[in-house]
Amino acid sequence: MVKQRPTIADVASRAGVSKGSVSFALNGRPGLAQATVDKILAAADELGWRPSNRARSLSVSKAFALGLVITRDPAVLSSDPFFPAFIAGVESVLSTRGQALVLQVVTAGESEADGYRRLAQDARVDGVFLSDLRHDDPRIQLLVDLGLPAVTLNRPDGESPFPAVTLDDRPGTSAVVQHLLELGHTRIAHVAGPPAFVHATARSSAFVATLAAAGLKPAAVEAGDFTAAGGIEATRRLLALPKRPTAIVYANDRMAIAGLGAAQAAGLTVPDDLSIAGFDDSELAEYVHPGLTTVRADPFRFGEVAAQTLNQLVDGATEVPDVELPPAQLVVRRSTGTAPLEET
Amino acid sequence: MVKQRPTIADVASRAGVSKGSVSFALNGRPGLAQATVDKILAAADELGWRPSNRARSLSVSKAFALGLVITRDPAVLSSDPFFPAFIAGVESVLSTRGQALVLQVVTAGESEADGYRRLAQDARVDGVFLSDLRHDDPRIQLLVDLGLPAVTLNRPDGESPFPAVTLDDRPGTSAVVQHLLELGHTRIAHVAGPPAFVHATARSSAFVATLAAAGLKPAAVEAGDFTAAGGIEATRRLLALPKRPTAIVYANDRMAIAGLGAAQAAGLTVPDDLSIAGFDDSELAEYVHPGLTTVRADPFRFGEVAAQTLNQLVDGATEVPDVELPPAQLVVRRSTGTAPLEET
DNA sequence: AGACAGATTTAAACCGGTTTAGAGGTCAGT
DNA sequence: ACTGACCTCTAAACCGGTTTAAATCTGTCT
Repeated sequence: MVKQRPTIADVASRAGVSKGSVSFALNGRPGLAQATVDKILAAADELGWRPSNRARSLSVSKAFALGLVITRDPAVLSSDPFFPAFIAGVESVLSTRGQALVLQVVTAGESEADGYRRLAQDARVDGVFLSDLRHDDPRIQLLVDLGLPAVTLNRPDGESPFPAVTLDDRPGTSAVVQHLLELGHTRIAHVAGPPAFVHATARSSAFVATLAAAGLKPAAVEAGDFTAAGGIEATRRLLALPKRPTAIVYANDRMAIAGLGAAQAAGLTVPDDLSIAGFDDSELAEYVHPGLTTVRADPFRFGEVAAQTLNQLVDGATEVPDVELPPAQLVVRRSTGTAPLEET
Repeated sequence: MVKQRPTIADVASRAGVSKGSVSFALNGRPGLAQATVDKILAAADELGWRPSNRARSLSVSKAFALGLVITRDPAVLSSDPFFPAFIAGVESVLSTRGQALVLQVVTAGESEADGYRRLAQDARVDGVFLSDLRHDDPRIQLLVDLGLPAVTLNRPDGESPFPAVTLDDRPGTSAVVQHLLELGHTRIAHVAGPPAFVHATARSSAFVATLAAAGLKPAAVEAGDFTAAGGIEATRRLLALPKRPTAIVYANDRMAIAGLGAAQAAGLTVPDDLSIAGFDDSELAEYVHPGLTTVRADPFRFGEVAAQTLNQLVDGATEVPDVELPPAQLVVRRSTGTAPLEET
């Protein structure tokens, strides 16, 4: 006994008007007498009518959904604190507009481009979020070719026809370095993210620049990969240096927490022997021992703004301005302390 | 210059047949001459024709999508290692069938039921995954009322018309306890998840039962909430007991890692003074110091199987059997060690 | 040659909305 | 009373597929 949902035809016959009039009334189009509109709305209400997404999708050629492609590969997804909060922010906008969020997870075997192609070919979505932006990101051209509107998270370095929602990673990174300088550190190392990522190089160049402004050079810059395993390895290499750094700035919390473990496993005390800072302020950052000094952005807000921006585009706006979010804030905890005395 | 995708009518005229024949050929229906089928398929191929999801959705009344509702509230989402991998597993099945995964994130203001209602009313999906199953879960009746097929992750305790995909949490928990018993521990405490959740009570009852089988009683059972903050609090309470436990078994890794931090902050050495074990084997478990002894399940596989099972239902199967996944395996690392000598 | 069964194929309705062209009605101006 | 302008509303086409009823084409049998 499936309960049939009322269609627009049911509403029409109940209100004693034509289908077309009902459609006009429900969409608030002008050209109908107010009395008729009221009558139709009342009828729709009594019947509990809800528009059929499927029918609307077909006739107006819109999906009423936005898409997000995520690569699963290097467990990137698996404990990234960014996406869940970002997605929640996106949803907070979509749910008020009756839109849905379609997720495409690209598995190991295929290229990320396939994810976008699938979304485009199946016409599942009206636009997509372009996350984890890379330098000379080929996905931009791909999306242009596919005719799929997009919003980039961060600003691409090449030409891009899409609006960008950006959060400047540099002030946060600078604040961390500044904080360490004030604690007296001079041998500060960095564990960066993969240089292919825009946000990774933004962080590492801010790291270098801030040190340079203080007349210092990095003790070392190791390329990490944002994963805990990579963080461990990079940390081991840094700790094996002839002149061990007294502080390490990581490009994200996962690497930092793993690095913290590696340092402790090597017999070092944090922060007495080594100061450690992360980036993201993920949930565990506050609760590991010692609490991790890090930088806090607002991924939920990022999601909200990205969704709003993408929707402007989807709604047909021609010139959608970029949006700059407030930069991430330094959160000082116990993992950073005054520089140890030189042993020399 | 938007490139128009070819429609079934284009294919029909190119092949010199009617729309209906094309539809038959493309769906492999019998009743067409083989030569005609070949001709049509060739024409479709040359035109690069792809079916329109929207049109198909409307005419066959299916969404070709499955739904997942997630509550964002207690940061549950934010660093849960289960969902990302689970979702990846689901996607690995959906992508081969041209289905999409629609995510509904329920934000703080509304009830979880609203998420399912939205999916049902908008007819966005053909079925949903019911995760984080609770005792006497009201969502089961809701989904029955909404007429939305579902698969439950874990077996509900009441009557349920839906197939269940289960992963028995008890062997893993028992293995942890057994491991601690073999190390000589006798005062073992447990930090449980919220008792409303089926998997939380499964773990805590297995904990109690395994101890009982060895003639022991729990040193204490604290109710946690699966979050790091909750893990910290529960740990502090346990450490303040007159007879401090020598080992703590946590219902998930997040609480365990937070508890590890709390123990270290309290000046204890793990595992010399206190053994700690988690559940999930999340990415960081391996890399904190000391590495966390925990229990590893396979959420990716869980996702695959759940998607397959739900699809059987969606495809119209009447009797879909439950599926039992292989239980989680103990992973021994450094956070568990021999019980400290009694000080008395 | 005509009848008939069986195999192919087509035309048209249908899914539930949106949109356009035009029909019908009202009213003021002449 | 006639005309044109304006307002309100309807009929029908359309989006791109699926599906059903019926038409057409074979070939066989009498």
